[in-house]
Amino acid sequence: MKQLEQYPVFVTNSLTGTKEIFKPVTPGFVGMYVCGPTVYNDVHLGNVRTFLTFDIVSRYLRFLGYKVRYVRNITDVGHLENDADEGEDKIAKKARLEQLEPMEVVKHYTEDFHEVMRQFNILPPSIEPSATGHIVEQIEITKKLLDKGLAYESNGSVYFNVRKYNQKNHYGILSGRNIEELVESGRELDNQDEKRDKIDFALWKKASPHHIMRWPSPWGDGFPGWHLECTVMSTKYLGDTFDIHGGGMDLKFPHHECEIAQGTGATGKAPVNYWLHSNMLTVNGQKMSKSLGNSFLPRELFAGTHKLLDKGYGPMAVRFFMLQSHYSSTLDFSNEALQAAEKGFKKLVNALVLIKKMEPAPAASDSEISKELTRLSRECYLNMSDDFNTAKTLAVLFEMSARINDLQSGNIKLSDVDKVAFTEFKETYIGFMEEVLGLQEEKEQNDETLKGAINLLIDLRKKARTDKNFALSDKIRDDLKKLGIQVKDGKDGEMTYSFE
RNA sequence: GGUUCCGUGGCCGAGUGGCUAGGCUGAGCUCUGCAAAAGCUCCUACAGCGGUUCGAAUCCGCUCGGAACCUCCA
Repeated sequence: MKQLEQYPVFVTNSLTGTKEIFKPVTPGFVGMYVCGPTVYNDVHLGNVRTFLTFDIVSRYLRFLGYKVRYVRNITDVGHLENDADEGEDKIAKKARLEQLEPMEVVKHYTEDFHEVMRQFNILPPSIEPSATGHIVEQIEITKKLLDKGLAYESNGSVYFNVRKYNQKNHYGILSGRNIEELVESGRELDNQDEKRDKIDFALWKKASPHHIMRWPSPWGDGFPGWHLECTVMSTKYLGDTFDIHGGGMDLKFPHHECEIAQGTGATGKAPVNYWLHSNMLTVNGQKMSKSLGNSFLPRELFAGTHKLLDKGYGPMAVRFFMLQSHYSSTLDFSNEALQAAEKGFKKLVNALVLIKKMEPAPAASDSEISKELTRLSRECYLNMSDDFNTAKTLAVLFEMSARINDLQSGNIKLSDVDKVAFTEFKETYIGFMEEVLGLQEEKEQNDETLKGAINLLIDLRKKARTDKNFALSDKIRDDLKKLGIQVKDGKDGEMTYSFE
């Protein structure tokens, strides 16, 4: 609990547009909800960025000592292609096209999603509820809104009455709109007769005879509206008012706006204290999205098969690349930027491997270098506590890695470094790399058998060097290099290696 | 048309009213049997035009350029 009090966290709250000090509803505990994927298709890198952003948020809050309950849903029903009456559920459409049961589609893409999350070292949430598992609750809240007069039934469907809600609340509070503007700019849709007002949105939709995903309800067979599931699943597990709600910027309107309206309408309380929105991943300045057809799939990236890529990149290098920018900025995806990131990432990992093997000197020392190491350690916390600024934190980690290399090469002597300062430095570097930022060695580098074999070759090369058999020592070095293993000679004849 | 946001050195990208991140690339030096790695140094930028200020890339206004949202989207 020490760090939790020492480093107060500041977050940019989309609701107010300002950076605020973070105060959870219950001290020491955090409830966080993030809109998960609609599992009708492969997740692309833009989706990954959002889930990475909130992975960092939950990791860091936990690192500080908060107990975090992180809920991220799976949308497996209710997501319409558009808001018109004939809008088709995405899952159902995919199932029809591929001649599958809807749940087959859901299972396949859910597993694919989990696999991608695992590859990027994005930790699973505490609870991962699915919309189809909460139909009963969605019907209940719809009833509640009907009872309160904030919703109305129309031809077997139920709609949220935005104007009625807006009499006592502000619909548009999150996205900076008011309903007059929405009425003027809103697109005219066909078959609007069911709705009393075109700005109203569906809570429950009547299923047409050929619709495959359907559940019985007081209003006949149907299925829940998209916005409702998040309201139900967040408040069910986190309470009527919880701390953090996250998601991509593109969900701000209408999805999150509707969530606020539904939650506030049902309970009389604003559902969320801090709204956090992550910005888009772009390609040539344009948003990466499924509908624009410019999305990258993780497997295309790893294999380097995408037409915009020269080569493949490991998931950790990509993770590092994304963390170099702040989550609230757009990030442009390019071959050159990835290449630069890959090199930078290796630098940090090399230092990570080195410092894990270092032990502090036994004595205390108040040398300048001790003070610097202490300062660097503190900066990691300060930067992350400032709205999860991973870019600034990485800059500090690079400075730390330079000092680690100094310690390794002997430019700085371990005996000049205070034991307490060194221990804090070491724990901070390893902790921020692995636990907070989730950056680790690419997994293929962790093969003990391989490491043993390389160490054997290194021993042989050491012998060759002391014997001045440079032809042999160069051959070992060059041949290893061809295999992607780089040998580095230290000052005292010691050798280390790294994978390329 | 409405609502937001952005425009930083060769490239990518932080950031702040004065102390001027970081990575990649390039040049030089040190170390080295030669390399590599590493360390150090250099190339010092904030779209344009006005304004506020002792002082602005950072605040305000305008212009130009780009993006997101307003419709499914992370």
